[in-house]
Amino acid sequence: MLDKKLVAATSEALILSILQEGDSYGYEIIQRVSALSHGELKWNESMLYPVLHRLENNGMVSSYWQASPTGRQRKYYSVDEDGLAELEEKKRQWRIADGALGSLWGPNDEVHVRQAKE
Amino acid sequence: MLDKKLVAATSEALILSILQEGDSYGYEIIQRVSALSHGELKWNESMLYPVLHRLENNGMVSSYWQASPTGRQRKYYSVDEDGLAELEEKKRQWRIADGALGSLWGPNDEVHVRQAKE
DNA sequence: TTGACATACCTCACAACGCGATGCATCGTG
DNA sequence: CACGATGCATCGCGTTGTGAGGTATGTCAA
Repeated sequence: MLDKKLVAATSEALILSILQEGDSYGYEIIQRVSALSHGELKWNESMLYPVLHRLENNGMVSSYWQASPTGRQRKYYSVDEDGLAELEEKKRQWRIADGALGSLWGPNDEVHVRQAKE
Repeated sequence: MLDKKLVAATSEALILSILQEGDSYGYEIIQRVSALSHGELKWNESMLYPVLHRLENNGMVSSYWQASPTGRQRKYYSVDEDGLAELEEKKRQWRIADGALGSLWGPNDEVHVRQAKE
């Protein structure tokens, strides 16, 4: 399992990225994340739903109910414009953090070298 | 400024990595982090010291007082064996998270190819 | 029919943690 | 002497993951 804090730091970015590929709903997102991390990230509903609601309250995503082929009701989410902007900002921040760690870890062979200044 | 959650997720790994390069003390660590992130991470003492104390209580690092050339007392920290093991674990987790995000963001070859921001 | 299990949504209570505010002390410099 | 830089530390607030709990519907085999 991943550390709690790392989960917190990646949850919104993961959700927004997944929704960017197409609308989805809670249960599916959980499984998608599990697959993406090769089973290392096991999200549970009690962390996902609050995040989803928070994103919605902040205008990052919108939701709508729609029935699945089996008849079950699902609450689908889609990214809004603000959500996409937020995602870009999160990507930027992730790269900064990754760069800082990378410069301490790797023998920075061609990878993290770029002095991305401008 | 980086998001609070991302700060939380990287603080211990950054500290352990910095200490791995040589013993250091609070004030210096804060500046080192700022430099590593090109000024994007502005840690303050009220987040660093609790983390340092936590790491010490958990047996990850040890501390000792030593006077600086100017005479001021400094509390130096050094990594313990458990701290190094913990660092390795944190590296592993970071790579998993980075891998998951990477597979959603970029073509995962070339590592984060900085696709020219148009 | 019954029971187990996957699917699908949600909330509450608790603990952990960043961080602004605050405090104390020393050193160098003008 | 005043002031900023250095150097350590704690308190209280708000945010957040998460175990535990709740509700409801679909499939499938016994």
